Amino acid sequence: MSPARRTESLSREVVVTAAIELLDEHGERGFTFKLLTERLRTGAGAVYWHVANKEELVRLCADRVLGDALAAAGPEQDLRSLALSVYDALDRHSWAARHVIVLPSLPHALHLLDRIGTLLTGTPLPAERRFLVATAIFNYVVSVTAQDVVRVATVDTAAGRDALLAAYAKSWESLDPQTFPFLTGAATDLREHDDRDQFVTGLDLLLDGLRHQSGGGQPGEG
Amino acid sequence: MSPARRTESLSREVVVTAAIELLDEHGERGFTFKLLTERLRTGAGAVYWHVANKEELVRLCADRVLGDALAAAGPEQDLRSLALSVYDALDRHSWAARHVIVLPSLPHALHLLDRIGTLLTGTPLPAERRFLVATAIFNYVVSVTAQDVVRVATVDTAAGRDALLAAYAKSWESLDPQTFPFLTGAATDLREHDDRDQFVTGLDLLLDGLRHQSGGGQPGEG
DNA sequence: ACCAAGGATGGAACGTCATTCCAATCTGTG
DNA sequence: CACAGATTGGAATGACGTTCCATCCTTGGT
Repeated sequence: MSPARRTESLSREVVVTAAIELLDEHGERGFTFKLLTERLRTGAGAVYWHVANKEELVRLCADRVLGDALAAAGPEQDLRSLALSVYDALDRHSWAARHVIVLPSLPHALHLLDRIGTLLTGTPLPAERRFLVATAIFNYVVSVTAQDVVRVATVDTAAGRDALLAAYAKSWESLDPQTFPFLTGAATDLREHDDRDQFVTGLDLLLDGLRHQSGGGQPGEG
Repeated sequence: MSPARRTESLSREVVVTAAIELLDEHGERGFTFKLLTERLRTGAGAVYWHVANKEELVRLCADRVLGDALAAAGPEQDLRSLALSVYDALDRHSWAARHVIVLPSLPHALHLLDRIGTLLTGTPLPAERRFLVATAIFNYVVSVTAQDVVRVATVDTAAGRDALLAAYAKSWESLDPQTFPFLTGAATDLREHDDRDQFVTGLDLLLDGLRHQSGGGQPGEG
C-alpha cells in the first residue's frame, strides 16, 4: 500500500485495534510483530513503547473484545441471553476466549462475573452458593467457547465444513462397534453438528440444573 | 550431567515419556527441543525421525495422559466419577487438557466421548438427544479443566496460593460497589476458592440438569 | 523565538526457537 | 562381508520476540 511512515501518532488503542484485525485474519499463531509493524507502518520499538510485550497485547485485545460484547449486550438481559451474547462475540474472534480469565484479572472478565452473580441474586439460590454457581456459569461460557472441541472451523465455507464433517462421520461408521458402541451409531448426529447448538445444549443443561437446585434442592448426589 | 550419547535406541514411546516429564516440569511454554534432546542425550534429527513436529509430539503426550486416565478409571464408573477421574488426571498435567479435542481426533478423546455416550444409554434421555448431551458433558469436563479460570496454580505451595487469593480478595473488597455489586461482597468466597470444588459445582449443576431433562430418572447412577 | 528535557519513533542487532539437512553410524540381510 | 536402508547427532537456516540506540518531535520555561 503506502511505503511511507505513518503520520498520525500511535496509541495503545490504535495498536490494539490493528492487533485485533490481524488476530482475526491470521489467528493467534500467525499473528507476528512483523505483520503488526507493517500494518501500522512503524517499527518494533514504537509498538513496545505502548505495550509491554506480545502477551500483554493479546490480553488487551481479548479484553477489548469482551468489553465490546458486554456493552452490546444490554443490561436487562437474563442469564441465558447474556451467555449467548458473550458466546457470539467471542466466537467471532476465536483467539480471544482462551485469554478470558478471572485471576490474574482481565478487567472485563470481572464485569462479566459480576453480572452473572447479580443475575443470580434474583433467584431462590441460597446466598452462600451464589459465588460458586456464578463462577461455574462463567467457567462454562468462557471455557467451552475457548476449547472448540470440534475443530472444523479452519474451513471457512459452510460447504467445506459439511464435507469435512461428513468425512469424519464416515470414519466413525467404520470404527469397531465393540470398542465404540456409542460413536458408531452417532455418525449421523456428527454430520449435523453445529458449534452454537452444542454450546446451547450444555448451557440449557446447566441452567436447568440451576433451576432445579434453587427450586428446592440440594446438589443431587450424582 | 552425562556427556555421552545414549546407548538404548530411541522410540516414539521413549520420546513421549521424556516429553511428558519436561512438560510437567516446565509447562508447555518452557518445553523446548533443546531440553528434550539434552534429556534424551541425542540430537534434533533423531527426535524428528520419530515425531513429525512439536505440535504432534504434544498431541501424542496429551493422548497418553488421557489414555492412562481412562485406563485407571475402571469401566464400571458412573458419569460423575468418570468426569472426576478425567479431571484429576488432566489436572496433574495442566498442559494436556487444551489438546484434548474430538476432531481432528485425539484417539483417546473418542474413547472418552464413547464412554460418556454409553453411560447415557442407560438413561431415560431421548435417544435423539444423546449425542448432543454426551458432547456437552465431554465439552464441560475437558474445557473447564483446560481453561483454569483462576490461575493461581503458578504458586506451588498451598500457603502461597492462599496468600495470593487473599491478596486478590482484598483488592475485590475495594472495588467500586456501584459497578461491582456482586464481587465486592464475594471477596470472602474467593478466599476459599478451590479449583476442584469449582469444577464439581458446575458438574453437579450439569448432571442435575440432565436428570431434570431426562424425565426425573437417575442417569448419573449406574 | 529559543532551548533543554523527556516523550515517541523506526529499525538494526541479538538470542532463542523449531525445523531442515546431511554426513556418519548402526543393523539386518543376502 | 558388503550393501541398503534405518537411525542418529549436530551444524545450518530462517522466523520470531525482544532490546538497544540514534533520531525526531513535543512541551514548558524563559
